[in-house]
Amino acid sequence: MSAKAQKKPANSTARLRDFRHSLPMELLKAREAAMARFRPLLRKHGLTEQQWRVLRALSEFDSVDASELAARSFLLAPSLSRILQHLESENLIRRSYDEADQRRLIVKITAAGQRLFDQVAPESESLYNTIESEFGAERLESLYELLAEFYQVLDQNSSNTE
Amino acid sequence: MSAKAQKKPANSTARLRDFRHSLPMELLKAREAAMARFRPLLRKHGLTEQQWRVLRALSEFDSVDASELAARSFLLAPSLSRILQHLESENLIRRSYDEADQRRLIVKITAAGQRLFDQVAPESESLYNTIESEFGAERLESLYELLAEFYQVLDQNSSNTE
DNA sequence: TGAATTCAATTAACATGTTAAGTATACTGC
DNA sequence: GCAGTATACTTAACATGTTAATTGAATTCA
Repeated sequence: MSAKAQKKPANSTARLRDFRHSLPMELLKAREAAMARFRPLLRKHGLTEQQWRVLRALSEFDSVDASELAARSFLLAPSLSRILQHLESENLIRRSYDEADQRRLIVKITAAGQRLFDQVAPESESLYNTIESEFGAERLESLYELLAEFYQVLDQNSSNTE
Repeated sequence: MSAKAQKKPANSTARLRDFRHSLPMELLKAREAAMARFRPLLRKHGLTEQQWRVLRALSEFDSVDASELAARSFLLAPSLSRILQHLESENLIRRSYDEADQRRLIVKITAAGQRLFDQVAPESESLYNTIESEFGAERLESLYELLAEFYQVLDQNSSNTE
């Protein structure tokens, strides 16, 4: 008999709800299933998921400051700081400081960055459409709604927790 | 006028669907909203989210091999490898090799690890119940179902992609 | 049985996540 | 106008995510 997992007797420990119902992990699994579809494409173009989020946010604007960019790409400041340095070293973006407020970092996408974006975007869109047709547009829409409601509810009630 | 984000004219670039509909990011945001509730508790006990996932998986079993543990805690092998070294250095788990197959790593939770788990679990459960009551049990159940369906659909169709 | 292959886990290298500390600029009130 | 504070970003330190390479053990099969 081989060394497979051996279940404990149920009374030996305080039990949690079924491990299936770990919400953060279920969200993680769903996210990973989706990312597994996109990662090969991004990788092919030498981009990480986060770098792509930044380019995508930048492609919509002529000029954004770092705080705004962090919010839009849902990255923490330290991560964004490193990513921007990297992207600038590859000439995909340009950094400068706001004349009126030298604390603020202004970020712009370069022509090369825009070209890369224009190249990746349609392929990304295509993968997205595949997912949508596999899972079903209605169910996907329901999922979006539930997710949005979920983090709105949780964010709202967490400001006054401390 | 200050340097806020300046929207580009819409025809200057290939447009993606609205950035709101970036599925991986929406999943990430929901997950982050949930984790923000649990992280302070785990941190108070000196645990990361991933370390907690491992302890939680181990608390259900007398003995698991590393591959099984990786699947249950949804961690990649390299991450798990580092985490197990860390947890063993803190005497929360014990590692050994399977006699019948020396390649396999057998992992067991220690008494101290079990005590820590028993201490954190009820508090974690309590936070979970708070989330459930804020968001609503039915909506939460719907979310679980959609998430499960989502990654099942995507995982199934991705095996035969290459 | 022994070379080739497969398998399980680790190590390596680089990128990001997370929290805390640091740095420089801007603001505030006196 | 200057001390104190707040703001925006960066650095630092450590843990994990991700892919590739490596190591050692088991298996296959000629």
